[in-house]
Amino acid sequence: MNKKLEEAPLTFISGEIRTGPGAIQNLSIDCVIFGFHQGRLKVLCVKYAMGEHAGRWALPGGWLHKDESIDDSAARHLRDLTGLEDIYLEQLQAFGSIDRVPGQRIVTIAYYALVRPEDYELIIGYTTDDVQWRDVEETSGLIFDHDQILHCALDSLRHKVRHEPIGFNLLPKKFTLLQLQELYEAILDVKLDKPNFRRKMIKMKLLVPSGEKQQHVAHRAAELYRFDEEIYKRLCEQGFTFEV
Amino acid sequence: MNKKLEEAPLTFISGEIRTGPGAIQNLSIDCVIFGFHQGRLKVLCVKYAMGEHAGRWALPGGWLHKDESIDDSAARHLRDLTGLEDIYLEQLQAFGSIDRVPGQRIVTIAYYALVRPEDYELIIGYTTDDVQWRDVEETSGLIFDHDQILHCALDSLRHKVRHEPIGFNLLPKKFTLLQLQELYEAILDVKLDKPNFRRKMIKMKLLVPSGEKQQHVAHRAAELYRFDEEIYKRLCEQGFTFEV
DNA sequence: ACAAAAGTGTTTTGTCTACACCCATGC
DNA sequence: GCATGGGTGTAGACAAAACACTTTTGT
Repeated sequence: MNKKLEEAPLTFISGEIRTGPGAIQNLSIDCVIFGFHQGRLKVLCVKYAMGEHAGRWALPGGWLHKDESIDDSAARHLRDLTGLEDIYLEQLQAFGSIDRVPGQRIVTIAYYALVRPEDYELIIGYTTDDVQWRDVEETSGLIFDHDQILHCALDSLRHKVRHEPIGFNLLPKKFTLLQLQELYEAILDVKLDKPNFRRKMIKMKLLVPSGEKQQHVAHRAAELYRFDEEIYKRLCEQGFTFEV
Repeated sequence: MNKKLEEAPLTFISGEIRTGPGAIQNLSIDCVIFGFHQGRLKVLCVKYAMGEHAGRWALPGGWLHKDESIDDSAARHLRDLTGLEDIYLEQLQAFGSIDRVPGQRIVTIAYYALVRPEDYELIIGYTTDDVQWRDVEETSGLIFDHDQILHCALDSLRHKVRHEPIGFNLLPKKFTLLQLQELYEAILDVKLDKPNFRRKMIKMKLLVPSGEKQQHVAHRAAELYRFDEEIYKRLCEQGFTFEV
């Protein structure tokens, strides 16, 4: 773990960002990594230890290398930071104001990722100075234009989560309908009607009951569902569109 | 006009793309410029005159300069090619496969623009070897990954036009409801019911009658409407969302 | 008169919403 | 038994779809 963190995404030497070997000048990658924990939407942030910006929070990122595509680069940075592979990862957009990094001209390509709580438990407790899950609502004051990137990613997530079944990437593989509802309520910042939400989801046929139920709960145990990607693809071919 | 075309977006010298002065290495801008003409969705393409790729069609584009933001750069390229300012212009995304330009590593940031037929009449007849409006459906075989970029832009447009009132940017300032319907039918490739489409649009209150009517038509003259940006903003603040 | 498109009305069907209600389980 | 969440039922409001119909205008 520590080894990975030493490979800091951006290295500051007395205020200037130094590119590594194999890196492309002027081009970086930044990742907005969303998580969902205890009913709150979280984002993974890193804190720089050295240089002019020491102590300030930022989105994780790093240089684009010559021998990798931009998508591969984002996946590499995500893997280096979290150890996770096969994560939902999608390009947000490029950010390229002239002065987004003072004194240098760096265009960054931002990605956002959705990770499962069960997968990132390794680092959820890792609340040192270096890397931390932060509440999205309470995260501001990030370095450079990272506040703007985060805001943009959140907008995109809010929109996308309503029109595509990507929210499941933030939940455990098996989840209850209430968990799913709470996820939507957290992301969209709305209150939903339980019976109606339930019916809407069931009617779409995208969720298949796992046959298992919750264990050790102080109320009637709920059915655990999983999202079926194959069914979704098949329905899409028939003109189905996901809507929440 | 010819002067502008001489400032070719990308200059090929015996197969290699040469950057100009002030350009940033490895970073280019490409524009997908949509138009709507005679009921068909069009895209503006350019043909290279010299070099290895002579005779092949491409999306217009060029280098990102050091002293301009990526948004400004896209607007500059659009202006240089068409002479138009204040055009609807939005970033699509970055494209950065390793081998998208053979032998070189160039990441491009793609934009798409929507232009009014009344504005581009200057060049609609300009069907020389250099620049041409082409039918979107019949456009393929473009250089590099430009087919993919076009496809991606069309996907984005199809999605966006249903959830945001941007289609009006492809129509004259004043238009009839049937023109609007035909635009949606062309973009989404569907057939819509006239009475229902009409009511849906009217009910949204976004269109204001101009008081004028069509002239010299061989049937009952239709009311000409215009889209009101201010009303749209006001409605959005009240939680309104545009849907077609 | 006729063609062509403008524009209105109506019926049917389905979906969204709100809210009342019963069920299962652990304490 | 009671709190908690799981899960079902239902009536009314609302919106979408299908299509018949009337109006206006140039030829």
